[in-house]
Amino acid sequence: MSLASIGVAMAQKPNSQVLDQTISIDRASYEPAYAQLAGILRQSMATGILRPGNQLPSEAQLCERYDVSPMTVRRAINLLVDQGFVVAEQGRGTFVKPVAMGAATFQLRDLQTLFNDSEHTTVHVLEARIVDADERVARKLEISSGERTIYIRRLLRTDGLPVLYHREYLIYDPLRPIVEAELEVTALQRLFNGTGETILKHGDINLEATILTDEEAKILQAPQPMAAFCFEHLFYDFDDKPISWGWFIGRADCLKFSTQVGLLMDRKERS
Amino acid sequence: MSLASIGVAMAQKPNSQVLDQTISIDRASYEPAYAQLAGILRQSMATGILRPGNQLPSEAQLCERYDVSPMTVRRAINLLVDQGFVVAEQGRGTFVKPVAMGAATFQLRDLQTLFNDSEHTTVHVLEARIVDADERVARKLEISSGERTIYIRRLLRTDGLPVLYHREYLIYDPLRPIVEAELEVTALQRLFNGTGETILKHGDINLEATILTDEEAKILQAPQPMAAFCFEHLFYDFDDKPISWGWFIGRADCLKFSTQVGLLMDRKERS
DNA sequence: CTTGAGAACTTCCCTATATAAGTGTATAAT
DNA sequence: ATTATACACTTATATAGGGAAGTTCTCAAG
Repeated sequence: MSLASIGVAMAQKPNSQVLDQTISIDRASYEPAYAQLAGILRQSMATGILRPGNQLPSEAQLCERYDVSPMTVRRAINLLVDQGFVVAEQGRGTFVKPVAMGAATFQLRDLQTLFNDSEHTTVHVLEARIVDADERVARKLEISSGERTIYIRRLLRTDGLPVLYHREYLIYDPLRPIVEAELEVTALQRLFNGTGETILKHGDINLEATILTDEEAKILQAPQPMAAFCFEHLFYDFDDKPISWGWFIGRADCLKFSTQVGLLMDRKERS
Repeated sequence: MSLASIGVAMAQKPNSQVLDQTISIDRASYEPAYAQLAGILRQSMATGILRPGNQLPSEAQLCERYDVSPMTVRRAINLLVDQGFVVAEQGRGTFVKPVAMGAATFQLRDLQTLFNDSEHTTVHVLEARIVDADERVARKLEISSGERTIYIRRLLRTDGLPVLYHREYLIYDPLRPIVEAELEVTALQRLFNGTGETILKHGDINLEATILTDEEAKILQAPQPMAAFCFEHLFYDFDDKPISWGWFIGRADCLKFSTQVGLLMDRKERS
């Protein structure tokens, strides 16, 4: 404990090595100055010149060293703060964050590629009919038990192989008759990448791990027993009324989520 | 198609309702002007005054309406861009993004709470010994087959109930003898929330769904068959050499990941 | 009537500078 | 010895203005 704190105290002193580097800002480059500076600082962290717990050179020091205005330094540091690499404390300094496994985030975007290349992906509607809501569905969609809902079952295939099984209950709206075309690819595509007109305001999504039921295994052509990912989703419109509740189910051996923590050097600059 | 594009075209005209509101920036407030402005714009989106596809008022308009400088408006909009609510296109305008399910991110942070309240959480080391690396381990840790590694098996309990089973292979470093205390709670705590001194630079994490093996089910006191989440992790030091490879396995009925897409009104302002 | 080039305009983007506010330390008074 | 104060140093916020990129309109040539 005491040893560790001494180590940190030593490391907290501003490291001037970053300033002694010969590289500087290329004013002719298309890459803005603040982005270049952020890159230099990230490079310093990646190479170990700046380590977790270390204090970055002060804004004034960076201004003088790289001959840019304080506002430019400010943006560069804000960028790193937003990206979660450093923390800035007013009156104290800016420090490099340690990597934490808890900071890992898994993006559903990985699945999105599946929907986008319509070359290999096809959507087949297995079933689409109007059903009366049972108590479970009614509670989720905040309607009365027995009211009409649209029940849809879809199967997504890539190169003919089934990958995702989708079941969904939709609010039945007499003013908005179901267009047959809506049931095909487009609806799911729009749901995922948000293209086109949308009436969704927000949604809740749960990720669970399950074992395929007999029906699911049969539809997904999977041997049993087979582990699976299940994405439960509940979407709301602009009046905060639920309009859709359903699940995506996919075989675990076809789906995998990867992520990285710490420093990625090919980060897109934006702020 | 043509109908939809007409609808979008109409909606794309700058919506002046945002400007006609009576509310304005409170200069006496502790909340900075840019954050207030960002809040006002988000509120407009949440209430439906600004809808997906709509164009925000131009920066100049916002300047005049709320009597702030261009740079302040700039920061507010940058904030919304970073948070993924709007997209800015140079020369065209800034537009409200539609909600996309693909934008959903699941945070491992939810697990972190488990490690933090040491009141109810205990870590028990089931096994810790030095083993020779087999080919699979050697390839992952980028060492020669047969080299020494530290193999650790841990069990995490909350309120006495087993929730996570952890297996890990560590590079054996003669210079860094294994302290018994390191094997207990602290090591995992630091791994997750990044407190204290760390030698980790970055790591890759995979999330998979599996079915518990006999051994795992027995240790986690789970009935069979039981679905489970599996987090495979591979960590690197500052020389980009692997130092640790392992898995966390947890019962699916004890773990669930939730997230939201679209507008959350209690967002922390920062930039 | 159609088409293409160019100017004018609107839009977001970037930098420079000044001022405020918080933190820690050294110093002086009690 | 303890407390209060002044100062140096940090990040945070705001203002002003110039520049770059895209869109739209105009107008002349084919």
